[in-house]
Amino acid sequence: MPDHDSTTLLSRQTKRRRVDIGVKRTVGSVIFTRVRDTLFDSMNQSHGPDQDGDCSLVSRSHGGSSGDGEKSNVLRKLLKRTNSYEDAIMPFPGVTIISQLLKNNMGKNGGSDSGFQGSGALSSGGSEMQAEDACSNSSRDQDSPSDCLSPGPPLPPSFGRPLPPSGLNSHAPSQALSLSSFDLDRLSDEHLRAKRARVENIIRGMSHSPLVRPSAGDHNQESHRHNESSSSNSNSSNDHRGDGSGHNISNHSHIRSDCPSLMSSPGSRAVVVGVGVGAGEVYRENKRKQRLPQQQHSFTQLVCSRQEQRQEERRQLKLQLEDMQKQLRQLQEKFYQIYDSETEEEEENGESGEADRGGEREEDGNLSEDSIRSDGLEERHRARGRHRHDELSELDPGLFLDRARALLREQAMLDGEIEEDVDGREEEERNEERVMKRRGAAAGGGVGRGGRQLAETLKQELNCAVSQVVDTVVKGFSSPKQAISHHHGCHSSTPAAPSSSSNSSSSCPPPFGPLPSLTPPSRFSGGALALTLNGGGSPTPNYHSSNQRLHCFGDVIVPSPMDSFGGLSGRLSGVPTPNDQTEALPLVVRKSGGGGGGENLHPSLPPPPPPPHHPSHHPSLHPSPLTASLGFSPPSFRHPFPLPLMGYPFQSHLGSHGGGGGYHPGPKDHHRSSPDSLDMTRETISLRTKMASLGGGHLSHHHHHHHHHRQNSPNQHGPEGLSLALIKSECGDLQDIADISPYSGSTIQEGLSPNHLKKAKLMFFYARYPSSNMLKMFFSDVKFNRCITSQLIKWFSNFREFYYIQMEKFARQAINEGVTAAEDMTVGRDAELFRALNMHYNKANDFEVPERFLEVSQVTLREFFNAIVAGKDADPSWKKAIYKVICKLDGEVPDVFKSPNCLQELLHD
DNA sequence: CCCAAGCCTG
DNA sequence: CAGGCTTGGG
Repeated sequence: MPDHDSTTLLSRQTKRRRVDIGVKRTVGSVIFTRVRDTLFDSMNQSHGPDQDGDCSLVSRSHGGSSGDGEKSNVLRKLLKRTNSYEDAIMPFPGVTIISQLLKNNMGKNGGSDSGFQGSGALSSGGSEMQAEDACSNSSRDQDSPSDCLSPGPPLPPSFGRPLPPSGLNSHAPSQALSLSSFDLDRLSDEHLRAKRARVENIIRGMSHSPLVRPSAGDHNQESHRHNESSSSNSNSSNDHRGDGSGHNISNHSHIRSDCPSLMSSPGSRAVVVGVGVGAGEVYRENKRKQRLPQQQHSFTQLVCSRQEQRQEERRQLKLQLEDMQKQLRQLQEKFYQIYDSETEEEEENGESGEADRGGEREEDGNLSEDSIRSDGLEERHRARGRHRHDELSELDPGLFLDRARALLREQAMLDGEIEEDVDGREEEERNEERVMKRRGAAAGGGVGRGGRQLAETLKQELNCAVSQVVDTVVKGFSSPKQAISHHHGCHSSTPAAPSSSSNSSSSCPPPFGPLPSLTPPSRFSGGALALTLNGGGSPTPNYHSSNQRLHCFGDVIVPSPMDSFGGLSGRLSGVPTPNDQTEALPLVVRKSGGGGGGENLHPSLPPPPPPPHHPSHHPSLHPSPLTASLGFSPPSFRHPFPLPLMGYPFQSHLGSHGGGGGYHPGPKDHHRSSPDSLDMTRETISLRTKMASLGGGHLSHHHHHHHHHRQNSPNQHGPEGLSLALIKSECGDLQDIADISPYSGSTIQEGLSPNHLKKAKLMFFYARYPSSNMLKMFFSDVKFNRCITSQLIKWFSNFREFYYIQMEKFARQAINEGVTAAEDMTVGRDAELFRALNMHYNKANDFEVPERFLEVSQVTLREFFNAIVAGKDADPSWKKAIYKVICKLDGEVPDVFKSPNCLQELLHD
């Protein structure tokens, strides 16, 4: 009984006071933290040092648990991708590959990991949502954390069949192969076809197994997907069990793979398995494990065949890659050749810059040499590749593309069409760029006549080639639906995006998804942008794609105003529309006509500027929602993450990071199903996600150049913040919100920063009793939920508290000093009272306190004085009368405060 | 019952 | 400044 009582009480309290909730949760928080640490440790261990903190869930889970070993060594070598890369690729072939191609170089430069996460997240999106639901359900049934961890497969009904909706899931190897083969076809090579045929045969042979479908022949995505899922599963699980074993398993794994980000278990395979199974059927982990071996036995043959197939596929892929590389090289060489000739011309003409080019030229010379004889190109390429192994030898698709890109760009430069639109991609192709730039410079100077023509021709050729390649690849990877016919513009980047976005958006509710989302943009941005170059030159396409991808978590990452406001704010907290009178306007009696009372009482005081309290500004109108959205990722609950979490750095020019941290699995994500129960899984995952986001994922801030809204800097909050957020996430009935918008939690800023506090204090000079609507309007860069609202209200409550305390204090002091008439008291800027107040609300004294505030202060002081003199202070609630008076004196807060950047503006004035 | 305000405390 | 607790309005 006692327990029961306590529990009841607890819950009751929780319900009653959202504020209080935090406390209760605190206990849990510790636990969570521990868990988190543990998980992290395990994750780190499993993943190894090589992971640069980007913690892609995907990579972890795969890398750690699935030995990978044989998996795709070939592929890996071919692609020269990092471990994480490799791992990641499996789950989301389409996206991954493309991205790989596009940004392979990026990886070399270091930030590649994040990209995968992103893709993972994206792809996982759809399933995640389901998974989460399932998880919640399952969690109830089963206490075991593992169950929880695994976002159980949501689709009990569709158990045995592939989920069409989640189109994302295409699993790598097979699909990649098929795709690549496709490319090859297009690209030419007959021998490849032959190989492909073989593969197809194999696949057909395998088709016996329910899972395996003869997809190889047709390039139908769906069929591929199925195959992939099975194959990928087996790969990841390291045991090449036949897929035929069970639809169940395959499906599960499929799902799981889709949402690696969600549950990337720290690498324990058991966990992974559990995850996959966990959902619908409530299968037990153990059972599953047992089952696996059996399956293996029965399908040994199948497995073998599969392996063989895979190898074949790898070979094919390899061949394809080589092919593509060759082509690219050819183009490149042609290009070089042209330019070399041009350069020579220049030199001949006595152009300057010879010294610089000297080194370059040699290299170029080599290239051109090779290029001249296309026949021997392949050989030469290889040889050369070895020399410059870092790039070419590896058959790095990304490099390939990059080069092509560079070439194109150069071309564009020649034509004078190019600009520096390609942000952030510079790094990717440093080497190339250097050369290119020099060339470009040189060429630019001397080009002119014939060179122009050549350039034109070359440009066209390059464009076509590149576009073709890209298209092919993209096509292969993207689902058939999203017919990718971007041939024209060479906007190859776009194609991929839609697919992911559509998928993710449709069904993805990745509670934890948000994190991964961060990466995708970055990853794509790099590649996408680069490709875009020649097309229109404007990064826009890329951006869009990113947005689309992120769509799912869009709120979080994508700084699009629409998302921020319309999507989340609107729904969640209700945008401060004029009508939105959600909150109680307690003292704030905005009496419409009856200002009389107040005026009468204080004739001396100029009638408060008609308190147009409800400016009815829509946040959406807000100038820079983007900024706002980018900012914080702090937890929204007031208790836990008060100041510490808040990223001070409005101004931190984290530039690149700008969007990065932004996500949080907001509180809503969790506890919707199990508020009280410790949802280890979710918590953990969220934490991980958050961590990951913190560590690695950054948007590919294409924009960082232009938007310097440095309002918020997310990444400030350390893990602590995260944990806190998770813990306290409960905060009231956010569940509802969560249900509405799963990832919403991560939207705009989820927390109030010190700067917000400062702003609030300054606002206090104008309004002592701001309505919550007003607060919403003026803190439009914050995602308003109850907690935030409460916190803001609390802030003002505290401000008032201090204010009134001072008033009373000085009133009494005056009385003690013998003041007899309230009118004798005045409050000027030099008054003690004012200084005290200014000290608290405007400590730095960098803000000019409005005159109005002095007046109000004076009125307040006199009110207190009179009340005290009248002996009203005997009444316990004697102050309330004063409050009522004062609340009417609120003035209008300048619109400047509505800007997220108002602090800067205000303080600089 | 929910919510906001207010008071008190740390 | 935030948490806890209480009160009062809706």
